[in-house]
Amino acid sequence: MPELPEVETIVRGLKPEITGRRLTFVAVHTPSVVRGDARAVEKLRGRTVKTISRHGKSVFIELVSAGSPLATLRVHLGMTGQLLFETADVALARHTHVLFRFEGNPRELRFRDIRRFGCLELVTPKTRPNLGPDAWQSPPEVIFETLRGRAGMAKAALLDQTLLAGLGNIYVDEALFRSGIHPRTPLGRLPLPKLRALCDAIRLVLGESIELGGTSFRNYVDIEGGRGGFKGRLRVYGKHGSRCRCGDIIRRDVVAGRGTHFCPSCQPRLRSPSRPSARSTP
DNA sequence: AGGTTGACCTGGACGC
DNA sequence: TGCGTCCAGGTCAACC
Repeated sequence: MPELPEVETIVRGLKPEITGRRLTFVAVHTPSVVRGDARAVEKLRGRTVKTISRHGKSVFIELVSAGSPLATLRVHLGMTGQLLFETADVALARHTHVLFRFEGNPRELRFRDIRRFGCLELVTPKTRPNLGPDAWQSPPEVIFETLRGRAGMAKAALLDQTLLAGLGNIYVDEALFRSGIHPRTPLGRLPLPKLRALCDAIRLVLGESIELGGTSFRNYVDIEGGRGGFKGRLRVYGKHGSRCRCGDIIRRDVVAGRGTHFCPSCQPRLRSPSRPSARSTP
């Protein structure tokens, strides 16, 4: 599942391949993967890639054309989306939905998505999705202030892209484990040092994963079809039933509607708010 | 308003 | 072998 580190890896791979190049060919084979008018995407032909960037799990490709306003193509990979560079003679893999060719680049860019949760979309500043600050590129202080005092369970809040953009199920579970926070803890009740530890853990897991080219749990591959190396560093995600380093057994519960992996010993529930004890000093 | 559930979609795992 | 069922989860909508 492409989350922030996987999308970052893809964007880093795409930058030298397409930046400054003119789009010579666009073919949408599956119009339903395009939000809005699929023909508008095909009409990008002739434009030149000015920039390619990432915000959260979204890829943004800005294309310019003399005398026309800037066009911004947003690509979201959903759960099984892939952006692959292949020479045109390589047979199209099943579930390949959109093709792009660029002047001076012998390979073509293919958008493939088995489950079609991903999408392409032309966006304007007004129709850009409402995303919170990027979980990797934002200064730690911004992330701290973003999460501070928020209502709702930690798991749900960290998955909320309008709050903080980029984390998905894998990295939320890993960051909560590394900071010793139970997924059901209300964010607003975290002691500030604990919240600080959570922010540090988010940076730690994202940085480590980006360095290793992301996590290939099921379908994720980079633009060359290569797999990410972070899977071996996972400590709780997908490890329910096996033993944590502390000796306890890692559990899997459904929290905020998602499979959630945690160690009950390393991530204890917060005690109920202290209230006067009936049995205190006589 | 926080929380849960279902829909979307397909492949893979599992049980009979 | 082959069929039915369930599960995975990013995001959105509908509901309690």
